Amino acid sequence: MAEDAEVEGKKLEIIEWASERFYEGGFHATGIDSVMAGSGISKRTVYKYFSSKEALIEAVLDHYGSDIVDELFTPARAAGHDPRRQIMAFFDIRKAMIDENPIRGCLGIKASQEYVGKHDGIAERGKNAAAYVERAFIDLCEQTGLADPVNLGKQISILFQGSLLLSQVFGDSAPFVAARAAVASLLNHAAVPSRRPGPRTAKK
Amino acid sequence: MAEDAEVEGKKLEIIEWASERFYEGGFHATGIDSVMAGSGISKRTVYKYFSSKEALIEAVLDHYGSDIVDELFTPARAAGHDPRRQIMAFFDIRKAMIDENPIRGCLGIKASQEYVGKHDGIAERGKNAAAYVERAFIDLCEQTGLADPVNLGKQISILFQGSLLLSQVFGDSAPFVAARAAVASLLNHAAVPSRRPGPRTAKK
DNA sequence: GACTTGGTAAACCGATCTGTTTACCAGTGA
DNA sequence: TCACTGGTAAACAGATCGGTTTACCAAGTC
Repeated sequence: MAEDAEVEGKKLEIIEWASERFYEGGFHATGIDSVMAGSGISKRTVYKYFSSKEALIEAVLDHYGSDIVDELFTPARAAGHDPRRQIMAFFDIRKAMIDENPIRGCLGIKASQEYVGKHDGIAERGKNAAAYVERAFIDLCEQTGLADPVNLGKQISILFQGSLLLSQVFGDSAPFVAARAAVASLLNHAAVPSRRPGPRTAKK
Repeated sequence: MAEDAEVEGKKLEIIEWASERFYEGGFHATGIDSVMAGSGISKRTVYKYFSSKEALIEAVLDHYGSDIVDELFTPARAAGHDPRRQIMAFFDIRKAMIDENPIRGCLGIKASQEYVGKHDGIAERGKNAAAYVERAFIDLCEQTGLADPVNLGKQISILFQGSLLLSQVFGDSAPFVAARAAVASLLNHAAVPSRRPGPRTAKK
């Protein structure tokens, strides 16, 4: 994921602008003409750097992957060494993002939903974004030393994506508050491995 | 919700056919021509019954609301009187639906995501569908007699929508298994009102 | 100055979109 | 038999789609 370290200049400029417009307008509903309107970049230039609209969307999603790291993961890690704190920070950060810009969901999943069964490259990138977030939660759960961190991480991932979806549909960040409480409950009542506890068992 | 008791005949036929095609192809990505292709119903007839594509989509979503009742709520109620059982049945039923037809998500939420900020009537119907499901979970939670049934119901709703979304993205019903376990944990560890406990406090 | 590079602006192409119109066909009742 | 009703099939209009082409322009560089 986030393989676009080499993207720069005009290409990056196109991706960032298009990303914003696709975010607001959806993929099928937004044409290349309207996507670049107001950017000062001509359609000719877009097709110089990208072979098709789908290729542009793929590049946008790849870039979005690296954005996720910057906007979500890094601040979460800054919450401290305690993995539980970092998990909670995920929800707080995303809630704050929703509060200041209510229409935003997960661009990758949005794309995946629009292109599932129709364009594999795009749907695959959406799937990867979801899997990446899930993996991050599982990693953090492993650090807590609780039993069955894989399932726990998946459950937290479901709560995260569910609250992201509903906050978008309702236009309200409240689902994150409920989800956060659910995560706390799951973490508090998760079993602790009986013998030979895993590394970093803080024991609380 | 589900105000289409009077819909019948050709109009209902159009709605049911279109519903299926929109389900598979999305709303923006599927034109009226292709939506009715193979149905034996002409576009002329569609526009005799519906003033616009958006009006057709609204009718589809209204019909979908009543479908939800038939396909999800009624079988769940058949699971018995125990509200916890009914909640679990929700997840089992939806998982089984996914297993036999992997691409299906919630049509209302799909529509809401495609038309949020662009067509209020459609987005509103998606919001209503989500609120309706949430309300159903809250009602069941109230019947359990557990404390704070509103929050509990919202959390279960988030788990439900999240697993529905992820099962669609991943093309796999596994998220429902994880979500179901999370629901069980939340229900088992929810506080019981300190005084005057509700009916059926299993205490486990 | 001539030539190249990298870009904008806008016309253009064929396809497809929403929505309308025309022409035709199959029943049905008087 | 004749008119009417409700429908299909298909052409059509105007807009917009993805994508290409043409014309122009500005900045370097020789």
